[in-house]
Amino acid sequence: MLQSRDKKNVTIVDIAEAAGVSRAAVSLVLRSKSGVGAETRARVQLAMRELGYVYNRGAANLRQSRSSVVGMIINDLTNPFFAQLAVGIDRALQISGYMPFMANTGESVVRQAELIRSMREHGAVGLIVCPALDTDPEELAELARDFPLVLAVRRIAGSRLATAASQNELGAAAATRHLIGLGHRRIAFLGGRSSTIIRQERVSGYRLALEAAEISYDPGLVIESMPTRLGGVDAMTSALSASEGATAALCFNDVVAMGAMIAADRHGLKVGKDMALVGFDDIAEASLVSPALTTVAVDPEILGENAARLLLTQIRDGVGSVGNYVGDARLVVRGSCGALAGVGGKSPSGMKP
Amino acid sequence: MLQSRDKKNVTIVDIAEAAGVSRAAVSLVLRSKSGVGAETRARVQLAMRELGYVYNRGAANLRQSRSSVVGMIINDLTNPFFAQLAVGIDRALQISGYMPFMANTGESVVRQAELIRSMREHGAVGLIVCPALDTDPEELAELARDFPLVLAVRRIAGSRLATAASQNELGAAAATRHLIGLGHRRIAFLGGRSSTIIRQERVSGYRLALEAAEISYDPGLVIESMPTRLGGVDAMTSALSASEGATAALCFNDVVAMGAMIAADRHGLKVGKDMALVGFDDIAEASLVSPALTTVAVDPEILGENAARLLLTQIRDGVGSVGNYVGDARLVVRGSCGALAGVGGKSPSGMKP
DNA sequence: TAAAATTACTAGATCGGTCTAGTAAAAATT
DNA sequence: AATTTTTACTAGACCGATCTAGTAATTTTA
Repeated sequence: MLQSRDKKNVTIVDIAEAAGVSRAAVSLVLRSKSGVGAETRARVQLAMRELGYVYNRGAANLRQSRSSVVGMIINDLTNPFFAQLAVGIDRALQISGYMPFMANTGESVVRQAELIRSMREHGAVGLIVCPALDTDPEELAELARDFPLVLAVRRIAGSRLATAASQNELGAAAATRHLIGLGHRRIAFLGGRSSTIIRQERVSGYRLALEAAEISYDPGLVIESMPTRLGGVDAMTSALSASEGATAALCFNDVVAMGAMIAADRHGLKVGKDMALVGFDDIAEASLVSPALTTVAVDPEILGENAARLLLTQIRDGVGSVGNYVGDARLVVRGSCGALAGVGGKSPSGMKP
Repeated sequence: MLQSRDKKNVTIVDIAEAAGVSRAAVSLVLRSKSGVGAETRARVQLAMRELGYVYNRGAANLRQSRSSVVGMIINDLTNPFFAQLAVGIDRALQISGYMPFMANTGESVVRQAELIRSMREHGAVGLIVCPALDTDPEELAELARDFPLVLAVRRIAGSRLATAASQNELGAAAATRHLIGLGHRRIAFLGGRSSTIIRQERVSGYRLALEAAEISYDPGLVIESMPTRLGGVDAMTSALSASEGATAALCFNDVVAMGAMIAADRHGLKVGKDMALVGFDDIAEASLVSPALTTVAVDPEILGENAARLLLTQIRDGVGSVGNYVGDARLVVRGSCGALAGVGGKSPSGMKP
């Protein structure tokens, strides 16, 4: 499992010896501090280059009991939305001088716990987590009591942890209103796990919009699934096999919507004509699928930036300061909802590269 | 930039004190080694829980001069192909008992150099790198002389570094032959950076197939761009504004192909009818776009597994053993090449969720 | 020209673990 | 019962940096 380096490492002692100075002097050169003459500095730097010296940050961190490492734990990097979010967080943390390390849980709570532990053991000073499904809220709340922790995208029940998320309820309501405006009365909500707050928020927005239009909320039209493409296939498949079919569906997110499109296609239904579909997230691929996906756009970059900002505040001012960020979510109308039916459900202008 | 923990950390000394034993005994409990009585062990574990002890892996690694951290440095996580690859590598390394830390360069060589340095400084025992564009081959070769390093997907000029890549030439040749078989004579090659070996291999396969069919290779039809969606838009745009238009195009990869589809659409061309398009990679989205993308499939999971395998070999047996892996690449025919024109360029059966 | 301040450096303690070499008591063997 | 082995435990060195407190030489100030 573990592997030791065969040759002894080159350390500060070797450099000191080669340059004919003390370890302390080498250390000063390493950190470009004053107190070493130009000539000595040059000799030390030469020795470092010649011996192939690699700074041991672990040793330095140990002595200083501090580090600049922060962790990012992402639930599903194969979902383009989370990949983009991760890149956004990464950039923001990097700009602030931190060293972000990323890891993927693949929605496994066991792996997630392992990763959180490991990141702390490696001296991370803070963590941004997109929690895996079925994450124990108490566990994270416990951790956050004395450790800088920020949730991204997915809120967690009960505890008031710092979170960067979106206007899920408003976004879902807007999407639903749009479908109602197009004349749909039997609108399904497809996909996502009902135990997650994020889905509860989206379903709530969906329900509010329905009831505002005096359409009764039918639990039979709200179908649970994994928040993945495959989950989308499943959800749409069971929606289509239900007795009284829906004519439209709001999907939990874009990858679910894409799965739903596959399933609809398999049933011979033309999305945008026989079935109106709306997604959530507006991933880059949304404008490329056919018909282009009407969706609720969320900016993952900005979400990431704000998650980073919340974390930095906690790191600097202590874990008492739990801020929050709610990013907005606005409807982007493309072909899949049928609104552009006149042009055949295809909207070249709606494409974004 | 840096932040120290305000309260003094709970260390092994605190646990030892609380449990009334020596540090060495606590260390034995931590590593579940024999030599401590059951009763003592329990007392130590209780103390750890009560004081909220966090193991300091940095300190342990320092003493042992070894670690189980390996780094993965990825050029572009927003490209679903690389995201999937990253997840594959991650899983394989994890199974082997290593702790993979991931980072994204966003195609910046500067950031890449920073990351490589930082990962080494943090004690990574090996690195898997998908090199950024314009990576200096000499720099990596130099590093690999005494450090376990594996390249994934993108080969590097000159040096013989351990690499896990695909049959780029064969794949591109098969795709080109397929287009020729459909009657195309003016076939463009769109996108990718000509300085990369991976593109040279794909262009070479393309060229070989053309010449085998006695179609002369026209450099004017080979268009360079960034290997991104936006690059695809650019490449297709300039291809279409060229004097003698192409009727078909092999794209450097799937995201380029998707960009090309956007550009074709903007020019009023129907992909699969007015213009045949083939991609490379077969990302999950390829079967969802419209028309579904004919592409050369590469399995990122298997590629990732093999990259991990190559790295582990080097870590265990030393950097002398530079293995290689070449994964196969097979053509998947869908609608975008026009082969299924009879059904309107749409191929429900070709979809994979 | 003597005293004070600055500069260039260093010895040795320290961070939080692990490891080696050892001790004392209990258990197993002769 | 005497000897060997095993078990349970510990003191102190050590990993590779940083930091504190100090010294000797040089420069500035009085």
